Amino acid sequence: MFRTVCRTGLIGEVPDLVSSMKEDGVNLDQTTSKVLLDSLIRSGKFDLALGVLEESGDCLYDSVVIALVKRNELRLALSIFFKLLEASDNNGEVSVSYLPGNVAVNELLVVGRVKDALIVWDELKVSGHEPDNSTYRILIQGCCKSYRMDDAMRIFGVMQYNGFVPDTILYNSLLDGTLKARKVTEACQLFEKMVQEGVRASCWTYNILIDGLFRNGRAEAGFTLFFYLKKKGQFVDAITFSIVVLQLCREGKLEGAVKLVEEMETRGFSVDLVTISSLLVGFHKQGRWDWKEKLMKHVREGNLVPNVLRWNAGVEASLKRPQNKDKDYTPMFPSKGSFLDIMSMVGSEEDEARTEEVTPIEVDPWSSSPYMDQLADQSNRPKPLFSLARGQRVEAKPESFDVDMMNTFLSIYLCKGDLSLACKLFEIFNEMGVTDLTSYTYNSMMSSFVKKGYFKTARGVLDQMGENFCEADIVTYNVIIQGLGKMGRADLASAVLDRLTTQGGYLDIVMYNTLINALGKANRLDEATQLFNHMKSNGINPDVVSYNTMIEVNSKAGRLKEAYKYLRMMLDANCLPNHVTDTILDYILVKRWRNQDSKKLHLYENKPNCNNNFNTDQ
DNA sequence: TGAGTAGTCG
Repeated sequence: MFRTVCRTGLIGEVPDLVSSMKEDGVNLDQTTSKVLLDSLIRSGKFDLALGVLEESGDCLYDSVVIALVKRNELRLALSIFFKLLEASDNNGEVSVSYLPGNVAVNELLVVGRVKDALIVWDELKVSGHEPDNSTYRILIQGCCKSYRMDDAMRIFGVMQYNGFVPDTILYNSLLDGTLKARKVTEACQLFEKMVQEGVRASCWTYNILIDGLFRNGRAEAGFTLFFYLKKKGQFVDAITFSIVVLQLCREGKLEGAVKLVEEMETRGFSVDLVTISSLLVGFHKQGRWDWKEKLMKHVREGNLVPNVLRWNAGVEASLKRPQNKDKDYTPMFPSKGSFLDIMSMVGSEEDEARTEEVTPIEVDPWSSSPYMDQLADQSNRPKPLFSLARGQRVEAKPESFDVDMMNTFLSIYLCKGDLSLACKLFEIFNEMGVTDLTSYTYNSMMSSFVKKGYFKTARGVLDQMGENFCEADIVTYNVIIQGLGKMGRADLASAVLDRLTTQGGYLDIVMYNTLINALGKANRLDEATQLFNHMKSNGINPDVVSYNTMIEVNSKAGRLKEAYKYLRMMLDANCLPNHVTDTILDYILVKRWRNQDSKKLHLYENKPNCNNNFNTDQ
């Protein structure tokens, strides 16, 4: 009944319904309360929501607080914290995770306001709210997830100084963050420290280490560690195998990958969809579809592989049906604007106007966190663009099998550059009425359109994403920035950056690299350099792509000395150059040669029937 | 607290 009421928008009827239920002696059960609260908060009926909350008891405070912070209703969220605090005074007891400070910090982190969370923490610390073990854990894990490794290590230091003993899980989070921030040396030191302090390493620890070594160009070390652990028969699980299978696929060693999957089976580990996805993509990249059947023979246990093959056959049959829209996919993603309208979506002008209206608030000298009060009072201030949440796992959502498979095959078609086949797949899913597509799906499509320069269609994908209530994440914004850069609007790209940093949002290494590239290509070299340094001072080490980008944009701008400086810096940082570095260096050599002997080159260029590969904008 | 399918450099 409530579901229907909520769906039809008759929210106003809710109080009557609740009271008639009470008259009939029927109590609100937890599921009903959840549905109700969700709808009420969504439609901004906070008073009604609070009424329902009081009816339904303590157990739902958590989800209500999260929902409120997500909707920027910080004042209300805070008042609930204080209610909880009062309740704890009366009973004399309250669960640690309910400490208002921890809840506040945690919720700020969940919605991606890492900077705000750090400030609130600092304030709580000095105002007599002693941080406990979970405060430290929440903060450190939040920093790790947003790649603020300097902050993470600083808080870790404070934690140890104050006598709190870190456990395996905390070390694992730190190791994972450190490796994802491309800090291999620091990660090794951290692992040593962990061992010295007698904190036991677990399966997770080794998986993080092996994966991190692979990601940081230390594949040999990763394999060595894996084979050593496997031989000892310790600390390996299905995920360890999955990580190594993926690396073998990346290196094109399909035979080894399939062998390892076989061994995985004989050891009794189940081969899941993540592993199968890695293999399928690997097979495709090597053009070896025949391996699909082999895989079938190798993996006998379970029904996952037969399912995958049946799915594949079904989709391939559907793809053979005549295409509705021929090769024109524009009608599929009708766009109401262009990428250049993106700033109105980001909404900075509107927000600026609104923040001006905010009346100054009285500072409460007794407040434990004036900053939090201030945040609460600015509940109409712009929200962060995206949260820390990333893609979900397969095991957790067995019902997402189709969508996960679709994403895998979508990437295979898009990799071939076959946009029309990818669109057809998308269309099939629309016809099936599958609307709960993940951000992966939309991001993949959008990125392909951006790569081809179809910005309007890309914008259409973004609109459809919004219509289907699929939240934009860091990758979505990365694609948008890439698009804006390609359209020659690095100014807008840098406005998005401003928005991201002033909101206390977070940037990962790919986002930094994309922005540096967009700024560099737009001849805003000072800003690009500034961002490169900003990244380092925030605790993320530049990777091979960052260095390549800096070398490239500087050499294109004729700043060869600077370009060499970054090459030197890269080698000093023990970051291995790749084939892209080679291509860029070739360009520099040609350019130098051209400068020294421009007359000769001039003759060369004017020679008839000569493909001029040296033609640049310079 | 860990793995895959989307996003960065040529």
